[in-house]
Parts: sequence; structure tokens; C-alpha cells
Amino acid sequence: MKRQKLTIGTLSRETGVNIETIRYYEKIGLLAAPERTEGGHRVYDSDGLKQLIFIRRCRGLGFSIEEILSLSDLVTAGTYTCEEVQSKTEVHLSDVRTKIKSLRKMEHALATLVKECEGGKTQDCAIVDTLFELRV
Amino acid sequence: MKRQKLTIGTLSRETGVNIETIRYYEKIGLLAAPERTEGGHRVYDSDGLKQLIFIRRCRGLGFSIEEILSLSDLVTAGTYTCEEVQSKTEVHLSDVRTKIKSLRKMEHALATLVKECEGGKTQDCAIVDTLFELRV
DNA sequence: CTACAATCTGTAGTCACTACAGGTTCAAGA
DNA sequence: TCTTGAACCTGTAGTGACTACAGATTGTAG
Repeated sequence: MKRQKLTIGTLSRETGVNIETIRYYEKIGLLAAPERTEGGHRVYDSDGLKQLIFIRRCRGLGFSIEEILSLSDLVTAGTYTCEEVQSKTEVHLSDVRTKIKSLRKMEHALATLVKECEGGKTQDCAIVDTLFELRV
Repeated sequence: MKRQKLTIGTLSRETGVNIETIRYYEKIGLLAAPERTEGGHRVYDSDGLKQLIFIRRCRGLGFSIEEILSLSDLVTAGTYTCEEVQSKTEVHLSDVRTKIKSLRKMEHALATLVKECEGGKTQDCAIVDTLFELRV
């Protein structure tokens, strides 16, 4: 098990997170500041890699930076319980479900508009009519 | 049919769009600049009301400002065809469907995590394990 | 030793608002 | 008419989660 040392470019390629974003995560305190070379270039080890993968995975699941910070604090402090983590995840899950519901409504409304519209060369358009109706 | 004159506050209450947002829409050229009183207060008529309702309705359907501008230009120029409007709406509908799909994936992943987690007082947590796995 | 790729910092831009600060105008009551 | 206070004005800065530079420095392969 040799210690791997990664430049920011390599880390970026390995994780698919782009360089500016990595630096941004460091700046806002989400990703731990790594060691530096004499010249000031960042040098990451496997802990940095692990942390960034965690962040990327959480983002992929739609967690906000704020939520990730709180999960991450919990975990790195080593004080978390399974219960707490589960509860934060459930809260987020219900947010996601709310968003899905609202998008479904939009989808339905849009699909109805498209269906009602004749799609011809005229200006007699059900979509325009509906969007401009004066009823509030 | 009497000409109605509305202050920005009344317009805001009628449409549910807040005052700052109305001024913002004007600034970015989405909403036509209304007449002013001698003292400089905005005075809207029924055209302004109609236009703002249209904007609000489009935003409610998830159209971006850019999309609304382009729809709105088409319509106010009077050069639109039903076909064009329908096609823009369809493009947007397919964006919405893409978003729904991606949120569904999130939902599934999160639900699985929550289910696998025991939720106890221990630190043996399936969620943490999964999020910290080193597999990229 | 040179060339050039990679990295550095810092700032500004994105989207669609929202939230002030500090000033002016309007409308209703005395 | 005067006064009060609500409503309005402009302009700027902040939000979230990045992205896109500019201009300088460092690292490395040939």
C-alpha cells in the first residue's frame, strides 16, 4: 500500500470534479486544505481523494453544500449515530420528492398545452391563448 | 370598460409577484417600462397586468427568463406561428422530463440508502459506508 | 536549458431573484 | 394647509454552486 500523491489535475481526472470546483470546495471549507509543494502547488493524498469522492457522491444525490457540511462534520468528528445520518437523508429524500411532484405538475400542464395546440401556420394558438388569459 | 391604473404595490398584490421582482423584470427588459407619475412612481395599465400574468404563468411552468423573452418577443411582434410556439413548449417539456428522470434516480438511490440503514445508535451505518466507499 | 503544460491567486460572471440603505412621493386625516 | 407615515424610488450587494477568465508562477520532459 504505497502512499499516493496526487496533483489537483490528477485528482480532478480521477473524480470527475473540475479543478476550479475543487479549489472552491477548499475555499468554503468543505474540502480539507492539502499539503503544498515548495512552489505552492497542492498535493493530495488518499484522504483527500476519499473526501472528494464523498462530496461528489452527495452532490450527485442532490445534497446541498450546507447539508454535506453537516453530514461531513458529523462523520469526521466521529460523533455521529446511524440514526442522525438516516434522519438527514430522509429529510433530503422528502425534499427530492417534493421537487418531483412540482415538476410532474409542470409536465402535465405543458403536455396539455402541447396537445391542445394545433401546431399550424396560423396565429390561432391555444398555448398563447392560455398564457395570456386575464384570469389570475 | 374603464381604464384601470395600478401602482406597483397593487400590481404585486394582484399577481403575487413581488415588487422587487417586478422592477427586476423591467430592468432586464422582460416587462415593458410603464408610465410614471410626475414624482416618478410607476403606473401600470391592463396591458402591464396582462404581460406580468403571462410572465408569472410561464415561470410557474418552469420556463427560463431567456425562454420567456423569446416567446414574448414572438408574440408581441405578432409574427409567431402556432408551430413555433408549440415547438418551444415541446423543447421545454422535454427538459422538464429530463429533470424528472434525474430526480427519480436520486429518489431511488436515497430510498435504498435509508432502507439499508439500521437507524440505531451505533456508528455502523450503511449510508456512511456507501458514501465513503473508495470505488469511484 | 528551454519550452510549455500545469498550477497558482484573485476577481467577475452566471441565474433569478431577494434584501437592504437612504432618500422621495403620495394620500388620508386633523 | 399641514403632517404623518405608508408606499415608492434608485442603486448596490448578497444568495448557491459553481464557471471563466487574467496574469503570474512552477513543474517537468526533451
